[in-house]
Amino acid sequence: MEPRQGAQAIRRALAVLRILAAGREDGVPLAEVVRTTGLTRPTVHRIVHVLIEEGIVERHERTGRYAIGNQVPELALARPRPSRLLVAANPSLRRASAEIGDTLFLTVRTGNDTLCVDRRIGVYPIQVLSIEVGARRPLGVSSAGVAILAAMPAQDARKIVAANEKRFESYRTDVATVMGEITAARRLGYGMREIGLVQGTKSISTWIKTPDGRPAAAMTVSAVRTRLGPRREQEVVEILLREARIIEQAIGG
Amino acid sequence: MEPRQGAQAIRRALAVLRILAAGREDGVPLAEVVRTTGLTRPTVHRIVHVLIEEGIVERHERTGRYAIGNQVPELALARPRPSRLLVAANPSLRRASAEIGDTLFLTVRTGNDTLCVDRRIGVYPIQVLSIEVGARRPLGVSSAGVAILAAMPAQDARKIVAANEKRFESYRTDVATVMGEITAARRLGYGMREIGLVQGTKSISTWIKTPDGRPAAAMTVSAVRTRLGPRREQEVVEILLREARIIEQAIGG
DNA sequence: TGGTTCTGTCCATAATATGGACGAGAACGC
DNA sequence: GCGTTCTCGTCCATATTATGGACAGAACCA
Repeated sequence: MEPRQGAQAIRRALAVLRILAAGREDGVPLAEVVRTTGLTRPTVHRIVHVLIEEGIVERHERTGRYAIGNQVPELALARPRPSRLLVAANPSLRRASAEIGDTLFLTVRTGNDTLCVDRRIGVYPIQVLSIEVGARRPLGVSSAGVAILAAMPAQDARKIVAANEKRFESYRTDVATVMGEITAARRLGYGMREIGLVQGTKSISTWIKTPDGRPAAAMTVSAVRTRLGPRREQEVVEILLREARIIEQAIGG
Repeated sequence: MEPRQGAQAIRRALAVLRILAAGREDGVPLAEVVRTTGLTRPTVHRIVHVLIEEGIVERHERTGRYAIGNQVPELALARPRPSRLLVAANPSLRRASAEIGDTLFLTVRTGNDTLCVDRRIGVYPIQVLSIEVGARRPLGVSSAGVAILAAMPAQDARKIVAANEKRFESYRTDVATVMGEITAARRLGYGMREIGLVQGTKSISTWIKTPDGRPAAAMTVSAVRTRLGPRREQEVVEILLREARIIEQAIGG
């Protein structure tokens, strides 16, 4: 089904857009888009500037970086506002946040990326707030990404990891490391990162599957490492697994 | 500046997307996309199906219609949430809504369309709720569109109206009628439609300009016609004009 | 100065997107 | 049943379109 052809340019433009999306408000310099997409510079340059003319991309005056433009949220308004998943996960996130007290994230898979779609701040005075709603990362560099990859067929996971290879460098990881973490997550039943993306933090993620068995999202707890010793890790995992199953029920029915 | 070339396919794909956006959740049949874009059917078909593979477009199982897909709001998350305009307009909308009591809309221009970005329901028991946030129409068919067109240089307005010609049919209007309404709005200082898009309703719109003098948005009151006689029309217009100037100050500074 | 980065542009070329033509399926009338 | 009129989907020869190697400028650093 996949290889429908006759639209190379459109696919490339979308690839560029997804990279720009990862740069959020600040955007991304042209050279980085070139590096991560593997396209040539003239091609990326042309695509980006056409998208600017169309209002889909903006360029920051000061920095020269390219970012997702105004018209993307405008197009997004065509869809009904809160997604099924967000609605279904809402009570679970509230409950788990109250019980655990550390920051909770809800992350979905979109293509080869993870995308944070919800965040709940807990009551404990030290909170890990590095990830914001809208944050986008290559699948594999966060515990949420590892969890999602672990929940899909090994072959699919390997393909995605391979596709993200170029982008791993900037997160100081590589294909072998990520594949190891995925295997570990499969054995444990959840994703874990002793060294979070921020120094001194630790993250635990459970996956959430759609009725057809494919991972749709991950629920993550991030905290300073000292707060997540082996004992507490088990407690947190139990809560996350319980709520993940509840969310699966909610999106299934 | 405009005619940067080497990306026909990308521009076409975006044109298709904008038509699909006008279809909101329900989407649009292929034939209508063909008609309104002026592209050939094979081309539209190919574009739409590539966009489906990429997750940018979805197809409704039952109806076969095409609609904006999941990934568009996901890309939109890359931008900071509430726009400057929405923030700036918020107090004005609240004030005007309280004073007037009928439904208020905030509408922006996006390309050749109007897009409803905010709506406030008033206290009066009969409210005109035909337009929802996200609703998208060709510039010219609503009072908001007429107001925005009236506030821009005549030449630009004419170009946009001409570009929308094909789409006017489904709204039972035409280029000549719209141009007439624009002239009337210029004279009055605000946009007005005795016959709203819904039978028996009437709408009044004032334009909101950016510091550089170009219209950025319109503020609209819609009500059943009997509630907007000449006397009350003047009252409403005064409030709308006052708040429009306040919003202009807020986005200017 | 030369050595890095970065961004932008040209244009001959090949690969890509195009659209006319054909076909299938569904809904309607008779 | 059979024609008519819609819709959507696919093929493939064609030329239009997107491509990317090569060149160039700008900014920064040593």
